[in-house]
Amino acid sequence: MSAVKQTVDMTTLSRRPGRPRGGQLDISAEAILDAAERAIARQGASASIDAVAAEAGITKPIVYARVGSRAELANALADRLSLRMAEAARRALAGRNFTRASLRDFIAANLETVLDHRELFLYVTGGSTEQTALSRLSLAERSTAPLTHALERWRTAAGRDPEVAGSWAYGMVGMLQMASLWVIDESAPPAHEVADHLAELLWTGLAGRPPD
Amino acid sequence: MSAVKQTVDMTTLSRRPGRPRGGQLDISAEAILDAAERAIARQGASASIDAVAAEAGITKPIVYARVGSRAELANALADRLSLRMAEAARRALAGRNFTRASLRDFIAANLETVLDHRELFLYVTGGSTEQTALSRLSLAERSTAPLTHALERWRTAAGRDPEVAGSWAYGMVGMLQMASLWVIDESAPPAHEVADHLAELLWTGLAGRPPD
DNA sequence: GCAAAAAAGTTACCATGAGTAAGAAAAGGA
DNA sequence: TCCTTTTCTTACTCATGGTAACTTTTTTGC
Repeated sequence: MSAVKQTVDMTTLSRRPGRPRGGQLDISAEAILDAAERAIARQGASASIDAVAAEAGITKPIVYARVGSRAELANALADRLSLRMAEAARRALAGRNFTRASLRDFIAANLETVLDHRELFLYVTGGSTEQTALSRLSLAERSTAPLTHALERWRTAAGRDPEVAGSWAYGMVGMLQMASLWVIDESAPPAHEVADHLAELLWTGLAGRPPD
Repeated sequence: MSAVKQTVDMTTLSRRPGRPRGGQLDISAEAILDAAERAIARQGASASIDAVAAEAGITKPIVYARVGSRAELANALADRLSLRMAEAARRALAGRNFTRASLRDFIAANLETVLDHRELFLYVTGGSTEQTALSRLSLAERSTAPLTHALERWRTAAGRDPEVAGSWAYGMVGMLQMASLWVIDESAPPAHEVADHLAELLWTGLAGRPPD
């Protein structure tokens, strides 16, 4: 080890290891999630943790320190995605009554949001084997929880049994996820058509009579 | 195809490498899939290819030669699982008309089948990131394809637009998959209740009127 | 003021698992 | 008999999630 201080300036490109000057790195968990979204959008759903770290300009252990394991990263990204979906749905429904048309627009808003975040959706819904079950379910729960409550209120107000709300919420979210996958894969009709079909199914049901 | 076959020689537990005595190993792709199911049932959805090979009494490259990559293995297992689900559904519906009660039993039969093959379902639906999209979709297609045709016939017979069949099939399969995940996770009500709720949703729809 | 402790990074590593290349023994044909 | 082909096993490579070890700066106690 040289006793003489190094005069070469390595500041910008590659510092030697050690605590950074000026205290803590100014990179928050949110900034890492931003970087993760960019990395996933560019490299696809198979982007690695290293790729995320590189995109954020840091290294892997920092990702673990700030965000956690890969599953927790996917979880945090799922939060963001479902927030965006809820926001899009809110915009689509703003101030309207709950009708078949608004149900169709709710579904369409969800499908469009997924189309806008193709790879992110695949990253978030496509965990890796073992803990995927809980992971996929916890993603779903971000949507089912509020939906369950809404359905419970709606059923109660209509004087009907609210017990069905949970099953309906999980069922509808599963329906939306599969439809998203289908639409993303480009083997499906345009999103707005799929939305219209599903709205018919959910609104009037299989046994529904023609709308006259 | 060799004329001479032998059963797996379990006597020599650790043979040196080389061509086995007596021609080709008598282990078919089907036998490997059987072993894969056993390994997955025992070790869970995270069972490795090595574990599958060990369960079959062979080694990894044979799995690749007979069945293919992990994705193809999952695909073949998905075939088996959807066959079993279709069979259970057929038994539940045998000779009955299409009513809300038979729809409920159809859903229940599917949920019960998944419950009977918990880890296999997770293995098959939980691919790993990248090609998961196509994988999950191709699993779904095993169910959606016949369902689409059935719905098309049904709608046509009822004098209604059959265009909705594709969307409805994907939607219903997605609904079933998510409900299965929920039921598997044991945070859901009993399967028969969930089946009844979903049947109500699908049969009469959100806007459905009380059954008097 | 200054040495020791704490903090906060990076590098280098480990473990696992998918997929493949290389090598060994038996079978078959000249 | 000997060379070629077949068909396996062993042994490897490579990618990736996750962690340990090490290095530098800051902070704190005396």
